[in-house]
Amino acid sequence: MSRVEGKLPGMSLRHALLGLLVEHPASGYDLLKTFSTSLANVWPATQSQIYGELTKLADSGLVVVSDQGPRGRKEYTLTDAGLAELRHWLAETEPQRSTRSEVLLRVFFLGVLTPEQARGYLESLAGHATATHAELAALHDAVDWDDDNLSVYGRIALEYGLRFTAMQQEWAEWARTQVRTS
Amino acid sequence: MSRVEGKLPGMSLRHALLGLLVEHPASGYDLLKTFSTSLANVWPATQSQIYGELTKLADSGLVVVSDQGPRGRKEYTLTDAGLAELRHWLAETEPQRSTRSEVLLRVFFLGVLTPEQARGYLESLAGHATATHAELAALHDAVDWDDDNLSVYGRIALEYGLRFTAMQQEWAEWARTQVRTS
DNA sequence: AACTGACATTCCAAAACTGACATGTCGAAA
DNA sequence: TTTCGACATGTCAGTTTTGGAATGTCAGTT
Repeated sequence: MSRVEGKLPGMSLRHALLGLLVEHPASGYDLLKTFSTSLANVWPATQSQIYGELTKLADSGLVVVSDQGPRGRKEYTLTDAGLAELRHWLAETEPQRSTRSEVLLRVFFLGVLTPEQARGYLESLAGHATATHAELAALHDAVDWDDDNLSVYGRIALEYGLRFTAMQQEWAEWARTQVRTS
Repeated sequence: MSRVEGKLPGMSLRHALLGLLVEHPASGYDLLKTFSTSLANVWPATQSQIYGELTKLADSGLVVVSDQGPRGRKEYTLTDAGLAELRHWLAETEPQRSTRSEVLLRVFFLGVLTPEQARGYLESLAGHATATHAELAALHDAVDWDDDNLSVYGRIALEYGLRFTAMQQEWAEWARTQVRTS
């Protein structure tokens, strides 16, 4: 009788950290900055979460403190066990596909507002989507993409953002026309 | 000096329940079914969460138990205070725009897998998107849409799902071509 | 020499969420 | 009449997530 491994949900932060450490060792502070920039729109994480998870990761041997720097800085390096765990997560576990969208949830209830207010909400959505799209486009132009792994998959992820925000903007503008005037 | 109202994050479940009760009174069991069907892809919630929140909502006077049915069934009705709170949330608070996507997070780290595995992941993503799109399209055809609020905004939300899954499928197929062979 | 801002970590309270477990009722079919 | 599935709610321990407080170091400027 095989013992099925219990499904641990929400292990994503853990694996995000392992994934970032694949490229090169980094401190909690370094990782925090990565989370607040490139991963901000994919998997936001706070400082307390990151430092806490790093400690757990070190306890379970998936990373090690490979160096100590100036201000109590601890540099973490991925171990073989950590890389194996990351591969296992990517190749052998199913992603959580459902995401919650507060933006969309609100749409369901727009009927309790006046049509003016509802259109205002949808317009503001379109505006935010346009702005985000522009930011991503600027980022796309600023980065010089070569063909290493980081570049290939970074570009793929960015393209997702571009397509997503474009879709959102078009949808919000269409939706606005569906709300009857006054 | 104006005292800024503290930002209360994650009040969404609360407002989702209020929103559903706008249409007609319902029991926890009824709401649970709604969450596992029409809201499943927008704001998933578990039974314990729903019953717990309903009790809190009743305690704070945003809903009342308007009827008791057969099996201890309690029917909740929205109060004026509840409707006011819902309108406040919709019209005067900013939605949390960032969502986390485990699917996209994994894309960032696909470089640690073989190109075959990476392409497999993207193919599976495209397949899921296609399947979900078909489900939503079937749902769209099955419902008869009149022009009340529920229909207008329900259709808008469904259209979002349709566009989103279409975009995801196209993106995943494009992404697959970007991963170099072997 | 004092100041400032970026660097860097630890700890904590509270809220939200998950995944059970526990309990029981009612209607219909076998 | 027993059984079964749908109805219906309550509770709880454990984990995740949030948001912030507390603490301190180092480098460069004033």
